[in-house]
Amino acid sequence: MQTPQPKVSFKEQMHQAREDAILQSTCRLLSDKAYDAMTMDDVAQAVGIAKASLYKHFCSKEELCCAAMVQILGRLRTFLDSLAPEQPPLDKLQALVRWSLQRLLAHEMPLLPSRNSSLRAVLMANPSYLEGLVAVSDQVGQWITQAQAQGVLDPSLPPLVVLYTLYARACDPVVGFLKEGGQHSDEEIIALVLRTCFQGLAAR
Amino acid sequence: MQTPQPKVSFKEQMHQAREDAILQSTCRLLSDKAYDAMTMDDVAQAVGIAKASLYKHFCSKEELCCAAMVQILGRLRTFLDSLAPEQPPLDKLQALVRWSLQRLLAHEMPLLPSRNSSLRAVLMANPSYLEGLVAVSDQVGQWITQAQAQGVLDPSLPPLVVLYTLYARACDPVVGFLKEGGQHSDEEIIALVLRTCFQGLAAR
DNA sequence: GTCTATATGCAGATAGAC
DNA sequence: GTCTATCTGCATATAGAC
Repeated sequence: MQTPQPKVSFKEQMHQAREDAILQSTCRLLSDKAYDAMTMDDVAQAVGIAKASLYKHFCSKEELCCAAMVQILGRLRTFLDSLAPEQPPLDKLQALVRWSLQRLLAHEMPLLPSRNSSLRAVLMANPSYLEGLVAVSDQVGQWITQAQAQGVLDPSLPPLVVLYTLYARACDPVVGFLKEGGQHSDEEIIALVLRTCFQGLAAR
Repeated sequence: MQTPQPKVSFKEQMHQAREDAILQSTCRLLSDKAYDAMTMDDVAQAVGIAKASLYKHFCSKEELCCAAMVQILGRLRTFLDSLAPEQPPLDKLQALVRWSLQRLLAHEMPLLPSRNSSLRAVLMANPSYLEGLVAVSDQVGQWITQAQAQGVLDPSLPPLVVLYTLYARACDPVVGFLKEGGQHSDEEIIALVLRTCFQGLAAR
């Protein structure tokens, strides 16, 4: 008898699966429209449940979107942890941006909160999100200083500037522009954006 | 008697001045919050007039915001036209980004419509805005190909990628992040963002 | 053209049956 | 927990006096 609470566990699993579906739909919607423009009706319709049911899982729109962003952040941390320790730090930084761009192209990640997003204020007031953000920033910050010490990343740039730049490029709107143009494959777009980010526009 | 219609002209001037004030307030507000989050009440309060008066000048929120963006675009074109013809094209491109970043820091320019902004759809349906955007893009496109021909701008990058990247950097959220940090002056921030844009993050 | 007051519609959130 | 139906508030836009 190795199933002490089979029924409870099953229900919990269903519950969790439903919540994951809600979060996934939320992420998709947030990647297409701004936080203010996304409605709870949109989410309910995308998931295929009634709006009231949504509120049984998440007590407010703010909480729902925070949870979605926290989930994304968790996936990012999992990815960062999966990188081989012996990999050069610069490669890890590029892998970080590449991962984000892939999510962006797959419509799995909201274009992140720049200053004029009301979602940003909500997130910055959310302890779970902040905690995750700090953890990622610490990790990435280490790689930045290591890459600078190796001389492969411009050592004259303040690490914080590099960090912010990486975050900004991780949701670079150029990706969307190029995708709309339809001239390039997803992989080409990622390669181009990575190149402009790390090599710059000027000739070398 | 060189004043044929003095009274009409004066009234027109007042009218124009009032509209300019409205547009300026709109730009300021749009630089702080997203299109969807900005309300006509915000604008009315910022200008110091009643909301109904606003609708005497602009018949809808969409039209108002379009007019604000068209105004910005006009100023950009004026600036671009003012650049000395003998200036190297790469310098002109940098001047373009610098000008935008200055506006951004002065809260005079909305963080531009990336894909997830509902304002973007509105703008793309507006002939005046599109016309201005095409004119600027043609001008900038010429400079890009010239700079590539001179070998100072990476010739292996598709010109459209460079163009989109310049547009994206012109409202780089990194500016806001660094400004919030309070560690750098406005000029330092501009210099840093320009450097990451043209020189990249990797060491040279 | 400017105002106060109001109409209209929509979105966040809730009530209550099942 | 899920649903339908509803409450509430707010934002766009308008009416109508001055």
